[in-house]
Amino acid sequence: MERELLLLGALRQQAMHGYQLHEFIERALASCTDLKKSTAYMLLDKMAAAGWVTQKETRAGNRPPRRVYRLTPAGEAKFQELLRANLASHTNVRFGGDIGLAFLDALKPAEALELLAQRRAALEASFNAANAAPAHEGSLQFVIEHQRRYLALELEWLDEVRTRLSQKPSRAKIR
Amino acid sequence: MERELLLLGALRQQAMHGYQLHEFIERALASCTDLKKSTAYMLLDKMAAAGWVTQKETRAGNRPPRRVYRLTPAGEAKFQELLRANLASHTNVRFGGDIGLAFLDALKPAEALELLAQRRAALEASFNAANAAPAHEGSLQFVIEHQRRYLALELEWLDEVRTRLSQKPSRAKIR
DNA sequence: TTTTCCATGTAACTCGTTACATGATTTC
DNA sequence: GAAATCATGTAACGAGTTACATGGAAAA
Repeated sequence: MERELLLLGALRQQAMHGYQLHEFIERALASCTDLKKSTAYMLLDKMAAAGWVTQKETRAGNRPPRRVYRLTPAGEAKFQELLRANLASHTNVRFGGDIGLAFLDALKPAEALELLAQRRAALEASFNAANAAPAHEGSLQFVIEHQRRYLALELEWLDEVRTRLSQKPSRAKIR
Repeated sequence: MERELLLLGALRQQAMHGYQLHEFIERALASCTDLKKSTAYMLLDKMAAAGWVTQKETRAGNRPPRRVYRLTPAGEAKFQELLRANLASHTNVRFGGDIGLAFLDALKPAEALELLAQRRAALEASFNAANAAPAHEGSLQFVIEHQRRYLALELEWLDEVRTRLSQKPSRAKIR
């Protein structure tokens, strides 16, 4: 229901059509979710069927018509419910990148260090992007700041792993 | 391919049957992935079909027969390939919990604080569990330490959010 | 003796992705 | 005139989950 919360929350601030909504989410909330266009359209349809939003077709000139979605009272109620559930709970994040770390001793330290240097470059790019992001209004800002903190930690951690690897290359098991 | 890497890496250290494998992953690597039993069996079948592992049926007494999986040279090669790819890249994590944060100003600060207190309790439980985990051998230890660092940061961050909320309740928008 | 653990699977289903299709409009 | 952007969708597919089914062994 996370995606639904996201869509409802966005629509709550302003009625939008699917394309617009998708863009907004991609820009401001990419760190929370990864919502494809078709998925957004599909969810909006479902939410309309559930009575959480209403569709209103508008057309500007000869362009393809836009379906503008607006929250209903039922949608607002659902939003409140989902928001409370989300805030009250903590869902553990899965670190897929740790799978590699778990088997780090399968490689010679030198090679592991080289690969981790590549990972660091990618991580640093994300970090820089997060720090370059413009300020957002209201509590949206929390999302950005959280991301910054998190990425800073990841950099720190990665550097520590690399240090440990390079300091004790003699101990490392080579299989 | 993360799950495949995980299974190959585990089997590489020791040939195991599905049940055993699933248990091992649940214990040592729960923070990396969330692998259901049926999914594990399914993946093992596929990996056997791909020639990465061999199955060998063994039975102890009258118990249900065990299918012990063992890495083939092709499986080892695949493992090396997947490991390198994993280590060299950084995949961004999605913070589903941030969706709630993004819409925090939809609630009165008092209520938001109460909900976040619940979230903190859940988070703290995870944190304590991570700190209580026994040490693992080799680079598996990295996984645990990373998890500890991460959860410590999350606690810190959550407390800061709560502090900010309680310090400036007058500014908060109530809709 | 009832429950839990060991050990494996199958079948239905859901969720979401991918790839494709359309067509006007703006930008290069 | 070509390419990118705006704007929406559909249909096929796939990965993974859920629920179910089996049955012996150990533990309570």
